[in-house]
Amino acid sequence: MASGSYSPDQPSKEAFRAALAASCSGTAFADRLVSLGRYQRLNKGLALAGDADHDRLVFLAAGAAKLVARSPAMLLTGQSRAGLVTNMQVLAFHFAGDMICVLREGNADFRLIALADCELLAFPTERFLDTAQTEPAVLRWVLAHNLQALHRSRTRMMQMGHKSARQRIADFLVSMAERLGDCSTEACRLLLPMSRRDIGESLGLTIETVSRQFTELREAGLIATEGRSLVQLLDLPGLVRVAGHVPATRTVQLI
Amino acid sequence: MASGSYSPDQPSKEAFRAALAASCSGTAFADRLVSLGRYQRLNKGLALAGDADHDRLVFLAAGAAKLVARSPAMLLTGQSRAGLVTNMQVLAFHFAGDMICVLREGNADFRLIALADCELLAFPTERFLDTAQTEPAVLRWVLAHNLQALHRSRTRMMQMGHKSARQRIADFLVSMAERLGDCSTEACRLLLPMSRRDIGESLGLTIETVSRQFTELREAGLIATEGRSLVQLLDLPGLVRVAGHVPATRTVQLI
DNA sequence: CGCAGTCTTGAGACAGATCAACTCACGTGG
DNA sequence: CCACGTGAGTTGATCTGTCTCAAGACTGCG
Repeated sequence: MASGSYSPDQPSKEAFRAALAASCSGTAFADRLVSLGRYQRLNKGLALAGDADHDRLVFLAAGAAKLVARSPAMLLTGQSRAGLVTNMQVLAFHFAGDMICVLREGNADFRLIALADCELLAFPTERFLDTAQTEPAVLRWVLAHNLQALHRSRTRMMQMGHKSARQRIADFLVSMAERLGDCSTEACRLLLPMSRRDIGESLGLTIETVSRQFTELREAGLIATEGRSLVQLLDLPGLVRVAGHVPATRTVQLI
Repeated sequence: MASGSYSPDQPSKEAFRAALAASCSGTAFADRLVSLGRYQRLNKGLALAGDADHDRLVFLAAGAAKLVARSPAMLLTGQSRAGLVTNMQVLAFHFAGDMICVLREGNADFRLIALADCELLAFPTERFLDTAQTEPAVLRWVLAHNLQALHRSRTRMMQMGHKSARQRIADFLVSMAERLGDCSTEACRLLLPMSRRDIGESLGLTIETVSRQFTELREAGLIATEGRSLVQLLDLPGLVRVAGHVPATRTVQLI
């Protein structure tokens, strides 16, 4: 903090200011908010240390992460070999620029786990909001992010409700393409930071089923895969069609 | 609005002020917010008219409602006998005092449908927030409601991910008991405003499966039913145990 | 190069969906 | 007030998609 020493957290704080500035002005104010946050690097595979007492807002400046939860029932077993035994539920994937709400460890405990090396700023929700009071645009910014998260969560719920494994995977790929946004209309390449297991746990499927669906989509010519994490979406409209298409029911033709 | 004419919307506006007052002071300000809202009665079974252009915040003053979505794929078929054909997804149930976020009709269209006769105040989100800017406590109140909704949505997602039909129904009953709150620790009576179909659509189960699970819970002595909508929870701890219990997997004993 | 962990593929089992009667609750009108 | 009919709910038989279990193949790291 003193004189000319190198400060690795600067780029992250800059990213935060930039994201904030997009929706509200006042750079001096942004500095005050930034000072509330704690900069943190989070290497691939590691979890953000939990907090039993306070909700936290986490700004993901760089990298990719998953928000997971494990239900209390599993906790009984998890003492020793937690990693292998517990079946987690992935609640959401997050990427650079996201503002994430990590609730305090209550009934279920939520954790943010890095899928790739991350840089983030963690704020205690209460204090952040207290400070933001004076600049309502910031509150709206947080609210907007929350609405977004709610919307995604609900869309996901719709999937889990009525959709088949095939549809879920197709929909997952389409929505990842939208969020990572490195493709326009033509064949686009996705570098998925999450494992098959993560995908399965986010969609309520087993790893085997995920794998089978990838294979079948490949055989149908809708996607191509290369290595573990590279997926090419060869036919985006086709995937959209598969994703939305009603299963095998004869719901379809009734005039 | 003029002199002494009876104004049926008064009690609802009163309820709104009360809810607002719980988290922030300033009654004069509450009046200004109230004036933005449109009072509306919504009879059982009817849907709140959709809005293609604006998100809306809806304060449910009295009654019970479900927030549903139907995926765009179904819309193709729904022209004529929409009610019977489309399989909807119930995203959430809401009760008196809830502040609900109804997103504009975009890809999927969301609708708020009354389960019982409702009284509500509908606000255009943008204008509501614009006005609320000056009173940040209100923004926080909305944010808090949103966080609550997000949390519930995610908890629900966890269910849909890994839980069996039995667990989902038990969990549903427990959470309804919590929200309707008309029981302490002993046997409590729930008057469910929603049909078996609604329950099924919210949990991702068919109506038949819901029915079977109710029967089995009854035979297990955990609940008692009377008529269509009255359910007695005879053994709340038992239901909690069933709801959280890991299925048949041998995830359990590994020291 | 070899090892560990991820991913793929196959065979069998089971929970829940689907289809098809049937029964019952509840509001209506005689 | 009770018979009646309609839609909600229940129950049973069967079918199917996904999970489970069990090998095997491939990636990517040390």
